[in-house]
Amino acid sequence: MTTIYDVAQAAGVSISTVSHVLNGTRFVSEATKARVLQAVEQLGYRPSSLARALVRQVTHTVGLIVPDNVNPFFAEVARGIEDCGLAAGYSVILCNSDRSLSKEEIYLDMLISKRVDGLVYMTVQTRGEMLQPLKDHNIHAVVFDREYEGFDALLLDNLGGGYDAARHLLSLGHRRIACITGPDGPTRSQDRVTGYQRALEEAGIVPDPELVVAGDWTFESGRRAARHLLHLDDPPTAIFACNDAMAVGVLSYLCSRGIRVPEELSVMGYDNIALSAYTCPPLTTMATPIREVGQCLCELLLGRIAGQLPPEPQRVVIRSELLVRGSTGPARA
Amino acid sequence: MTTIYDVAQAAGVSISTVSHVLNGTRFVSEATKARVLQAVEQLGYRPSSLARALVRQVTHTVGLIVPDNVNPFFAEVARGIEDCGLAAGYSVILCNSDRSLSKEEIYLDMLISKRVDGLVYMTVQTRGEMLQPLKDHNIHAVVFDREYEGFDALLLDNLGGGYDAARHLLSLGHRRIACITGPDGPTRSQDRVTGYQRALEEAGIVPDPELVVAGDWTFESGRRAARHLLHLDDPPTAIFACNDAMAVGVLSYLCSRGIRVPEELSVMGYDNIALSAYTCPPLTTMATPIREVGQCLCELLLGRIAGQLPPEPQRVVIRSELLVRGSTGPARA
DNA sequence: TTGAAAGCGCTAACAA
DNA sequence: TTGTTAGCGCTTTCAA
Repeated sequence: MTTIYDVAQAAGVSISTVSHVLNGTRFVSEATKARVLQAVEQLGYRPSSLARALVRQVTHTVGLIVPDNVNPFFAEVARGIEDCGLAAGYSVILCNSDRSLSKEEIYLDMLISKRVDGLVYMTVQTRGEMLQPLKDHNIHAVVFDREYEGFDALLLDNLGGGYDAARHLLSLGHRRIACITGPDGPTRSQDRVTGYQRALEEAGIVPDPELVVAGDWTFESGRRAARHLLHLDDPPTAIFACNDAMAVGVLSYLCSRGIRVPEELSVMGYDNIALSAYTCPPLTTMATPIREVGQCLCELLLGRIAGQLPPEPQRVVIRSELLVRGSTGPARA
Repeated sequence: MTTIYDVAQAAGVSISTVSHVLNGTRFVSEATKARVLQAVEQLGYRPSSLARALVRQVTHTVGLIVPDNVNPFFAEVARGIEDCGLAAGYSVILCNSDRSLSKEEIYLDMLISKRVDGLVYMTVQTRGEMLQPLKDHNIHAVVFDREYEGFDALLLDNLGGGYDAARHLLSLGHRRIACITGPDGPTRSQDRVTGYQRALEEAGIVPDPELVVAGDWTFESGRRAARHLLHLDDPPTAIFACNDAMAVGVLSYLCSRGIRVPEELSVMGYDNIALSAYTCPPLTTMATPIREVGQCLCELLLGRIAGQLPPEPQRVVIRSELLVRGSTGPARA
């Protein structure tokens, strides 16, 4: 392991000179600069970010806590964050919480110990106090789809999205519209359900609680929910899944039963993950600009870290818009 | 930011005592231990991994370079690695190379600077020399699906997999079997094509080069390839896509043209990503234990880091096995 | 135009 | 049973 001392010695200068040529932080004559650079090259020297971070108190590293990076939505967001981070010279530490409180705590501890400069927090934690230690170590955090006092947040317009989704189905003549939600709990995405209900009510339909069933965002849960819904005495003519993955599960179940979409049943999702353009039929969905969500999250965080943001916590809202593809159609007469 | 000094002061002991109670590295009387712990608690002290890493020369951090974490295959592998790493107290830095040489170099530099203890390298780089700097900084690396002199490797049995895939199609009576490959280049996954060709030849079929078309592992490329293949004068009766994502693209194209699977055309993929159980119809595929791939990669790396592996580079081979679902069927008479 | 030296927050001899 | 101190590899003031 070659250190700055080795380089200094090889170049016949002091370590401070080496440091300064490497960082361009004060004038160094061309001649010595050249010698230093050559020594660096020849020795294959790479400055230790560790040592640097210790003195500068910045690591150029951020943490990313997601429920599960396999979930296509989070995969795409993670990608957006990673890209944006790379461009700014940040690396990102990936953390999968599985929505488990204890895992979140472990990761939080780990990230604090590692002295990350900031953290994108995309998971479902009730108690905002859990983030307090971050403050104590002045680690900035931006929170996704949820609001914590004192933290920047990127919010989705779930209410509007759920509303628009239901309106679309309503406009096709559907009256019995089912909704597959996320797991119970204080998820803001429950707002999608609220939006859906509001649209129904406005259309003079009293929402049937039987038609609202909980999934857990996975393919499999969508599939199960579909099976359940279609065995109801009075089954729905349309299903709105609160994310695309569950909608794919619905499609999969319908396919296995030979039920034609959208002729016999309309299906729609939410998010517009890449996959949803390739299902059979292609999925009508509430399109969220997912990569931009990631980018925006990252920009918020980096802006905060750089001290370029106003002191008060920021609130950015991102809307989703209806994208009609082949999986929804007129209700059968 | 509270440091070990603050804790020592608050507890009325020296910093070495604090260090030792925190690390359990030498005997400390119950009384002082209690006082230290209390001070730690009260001050919300978290040791700096940075400082610790600087002296101990280990960061408990590993790098992961993948082409794209959105690709479901790599998403699942990443998950496997992350889980395994967490269990051992390691964090993982996520890097997306997009198979770009320059990005790989940037990441490699970054990871070396950050002094990761090791690195899982899952991307397509011709020149093994690029990994030389790792050696110089004695950073261990395990390489996926490729062999570099002096590095541990986890290999897939692509040859056998391609062979078995084609055999399956052959056994269903197909004679014109197309193959959608990855991008050109020295990918080991070209072996899947070789295996496929070998099976055809053994069945007395001379492989038609027109039937082998290159994709880039994405949904879209599968779709495009399918379109191309079906416009051939003598189109195939079966398509073997070298990964599931492309097979999904194929399915999507067929769906849009109203071509029934498997009645009119058989389709199979490779990998068995989670999604492939939920396509319409469910995808026949060469099932790879993807999570285990991730776990194995991680175990190899951590084993190497811990010095528990024999000095010579390890070679672990993982096989995929045929999983017949609904997307393949008898060739039409 | 450059060097010396203090210090970032820890660990781990070495002493007591 | 505990404390003192020398680093780990850097940045950055202060001096020259």
